[in-house]
Amino acid sequence: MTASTSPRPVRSDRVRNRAALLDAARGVLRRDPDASVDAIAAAAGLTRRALYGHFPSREALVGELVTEGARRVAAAAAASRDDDPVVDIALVGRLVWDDVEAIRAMTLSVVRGPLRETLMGDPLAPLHARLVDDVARAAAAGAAREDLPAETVARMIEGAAFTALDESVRTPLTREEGRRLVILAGLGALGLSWRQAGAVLEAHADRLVRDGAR
Amino acid sequence: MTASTSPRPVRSDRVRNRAALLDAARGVLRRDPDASVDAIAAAAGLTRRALYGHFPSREALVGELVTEGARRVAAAAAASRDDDPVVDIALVGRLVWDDVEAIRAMTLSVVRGPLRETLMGDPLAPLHARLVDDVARAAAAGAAREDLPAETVARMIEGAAFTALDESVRTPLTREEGRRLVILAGLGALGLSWRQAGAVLEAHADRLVRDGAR
DNA sequence: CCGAAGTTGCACACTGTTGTGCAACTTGTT
DNA sequence: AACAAGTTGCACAACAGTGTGCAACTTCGG
Repeated sequence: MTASTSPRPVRSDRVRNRAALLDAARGVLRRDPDASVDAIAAAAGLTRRALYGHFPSREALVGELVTEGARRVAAAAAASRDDDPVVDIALVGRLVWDDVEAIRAMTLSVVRGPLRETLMGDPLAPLHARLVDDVARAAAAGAAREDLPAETVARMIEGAAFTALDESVRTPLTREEGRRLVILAGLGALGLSWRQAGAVLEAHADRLVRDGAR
Repeated sequence: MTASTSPRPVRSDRVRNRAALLDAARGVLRRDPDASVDAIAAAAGLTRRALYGHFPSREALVGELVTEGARRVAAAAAASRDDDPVVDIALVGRLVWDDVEAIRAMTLSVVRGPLRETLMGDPLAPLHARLVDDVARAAAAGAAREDLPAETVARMIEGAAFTALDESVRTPLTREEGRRLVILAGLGALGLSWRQAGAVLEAHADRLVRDGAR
């Protein structure tokens, strides 16, 4: 049964336009999380009406964005690890940066709203847990701050990362600069001095800021 | 001419209710910057219709909140200074914390929207400038990070402060705890290690975290 | 080139919100 | 008690956004 090759398989338009819509949504929602469907469709070079040919509702579109982004981040997170908790935190910083737009879009538009549980609940929770664990281990090893609970420190690191992402919207940064900023900000929140953070960065520059390393 | 004592001076209701509305707006808008006028009025124990007896429009209400908050912060900022840039940054952190709700409400609801210039333009710009100056001086003195431009560092500090404010919404903190968190986060972004930051905090605990010092 | 998939442009109903008008009521002040 | 200020509850218009229906058009693919 060659059911896969139906009379009309899939039109190339559809795929391209759908991708364009998701791209446009990422870009538009990053600046205005409450942007209208119309604005998104226009940014994709389509009509509002056409958008509804791809997604049944605004919520479905955003949901797609969110779960897709979460999947990418989760996959990347699972792929790269390090035994040294400090390096591991830096590593998380890098992979977060590499999915800036996905993350940004999802946090801003989903933080409040019915989709929140969908996102923060499943796909990102393990990442947060990993961060908390890293912080606790680093503190136990004397490599991180001990003056605040690990939970709080983890959230400060996450906040620092978001601030770095915001900064990237303001002043355009290269991929390397962005990665550096996110990592330095995170390690600063962890309690390292800027020289210590810089040392970590240089010591693992190949994995933390250079491209190509799969 | 005793024009001040007109036949009907001012009714005590009016003043109290107006204050209640502003308070309610602060509280409600902190959680949902897009909260409706109805929600605000209800939180104040009044009707939507009554609110319009105090403020001509939603924008006027928010504007009042914003300018009032900005004035308070600006006044507090002008009142407390320190020659040591590091201590000065910590000082800014403290005063920001003490006006959490005002700041929070204004940033969230005004960051995007027509009032943005009103706020970020005038009253808060000097605070940002002061921060940038502090960062530059601290870096020149070898007391702060030199790996990032002062502008960027200043924004990272501001971001760290906001993250700390967010954390306070999640887990209730006492006034002192909140002040400590904001200051530690800011100094971390500045490039200090957590022990250095803690040392600064302890050395100036009287002005940075204790109450009562006018 | 022909047919179907996809898009456009319009119209429409529905919802939530803002802001106003007005009569009836309650509350503060003298 | 009496008057006015303030509030309520309702009705209303205006606006922006979402989601749908449908006919005409354009584009893709065999």
